[in-house]
Amino acid sequence: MTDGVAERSRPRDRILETAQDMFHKHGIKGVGVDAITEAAGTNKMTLYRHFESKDDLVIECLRATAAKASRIWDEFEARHPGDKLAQLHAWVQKASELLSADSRGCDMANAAVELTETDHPARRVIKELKEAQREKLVALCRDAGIGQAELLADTLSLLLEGARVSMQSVGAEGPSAQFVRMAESLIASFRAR
Amino acid sequence: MTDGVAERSRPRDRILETAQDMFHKHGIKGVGVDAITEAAGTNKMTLYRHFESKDDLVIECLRATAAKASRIWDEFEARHPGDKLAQLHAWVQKASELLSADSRGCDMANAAVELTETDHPARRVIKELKEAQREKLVALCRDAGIGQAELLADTLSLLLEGARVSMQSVGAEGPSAQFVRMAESLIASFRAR
DNA sequence: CTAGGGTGTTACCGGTCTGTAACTTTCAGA
DNA sequence: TCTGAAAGTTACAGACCGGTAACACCCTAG
Repeated sequence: MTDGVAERSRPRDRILETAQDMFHKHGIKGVGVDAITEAAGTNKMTLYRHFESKDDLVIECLRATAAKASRIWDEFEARHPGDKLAQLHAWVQKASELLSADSRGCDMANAAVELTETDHPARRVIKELKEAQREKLVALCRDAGIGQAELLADTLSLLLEGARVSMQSVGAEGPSAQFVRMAESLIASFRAR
Repeated sequence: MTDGVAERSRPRDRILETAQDMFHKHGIKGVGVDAITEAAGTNKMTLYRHFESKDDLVIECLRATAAKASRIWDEFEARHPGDKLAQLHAWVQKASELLSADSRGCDMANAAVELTETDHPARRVIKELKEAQREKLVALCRDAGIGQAELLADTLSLLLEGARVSMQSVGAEGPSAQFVRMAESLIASFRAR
């Protein structure tokens, strides 16, 4: 009920959406499949008809999350067509907005923290998706005309990742509050080189 | 057996040390009290005679971890007495060494990710300890003669936190590989202001 | 109207989890 | 040597977990 997302769509979609939301809020090990199916307005058997296992469901959720993030990047291109530097600033702005709106951080990073078994099937998916996101940010920095594009992209990545996890430890008033300021002055200093 | 740390000391100490190690490696929800006591060469009843609950044990482990970190800071002062700038560089160096030696990141941050209940007793302890660490780093930056000490300290914090979580998602060859370079050029640019 | 696939329901399996009760063993200090 | 506290042992309670079996239902495509 608390997490109910029971609009009338097909069970598989409802399960996927509900699971994403609940994994995000309560963690992967903090949510059982029974709770997911109940919140999705269906039942366990239907879940297991559409997903091989809970691990499989987790992986599909991560892919869905990454797809959502990808759509945000499309927005940048749509809003500032061809202007890569403006898109980079939009990335900073959007990251900051998401930080303010939600304090549970990045699903992929959180999953990596929770799923400690080195051979867990989700781990290679996490790595894949994170590497793809890194490539995107590096490309954006390079196309924005920045010399040391990889270094800037990696620094921005660490800052954002750090801000998201810091929020979960000390809250929004901690170091993460200065994210935009840090990111912008970083971009400025890279552009000046 | 795998995690056995069964030197002959008092059971409480063995439990605490073993639990720290196992929580760190496998996560909090990934380890049961039975496994801890077995690895510590004792039994469940003894654990519950020394700790009120698993949550209580978790809190004691976090405090022990913070105490260990505190001892590292004492090393900085011992090795570079009075020279705060040298201590700041030592901090960067040490952080990098710990990143290379261990890929499971910060126990407190990991615990914050795992323990999602907002009223979990460990959460206020995590916040306390993290805030104390922040104070220390701010003071170090200030005493090293840096103008915007808070901003530098917070930026370094986010970079390190990000590096630790990034290692868990994409491994040591990802963005975290550039941590020292990022931190040092950051310090240099703050000193130049 | 009918066949059949998608869905819902109920019950269950074997395992794991935190936490406790009751009892026995060990061992150091008086 | 005796005593008393700390530690070990065994068994268990009660809950929850992921996953499956068997069966009833509904609803749409032909």
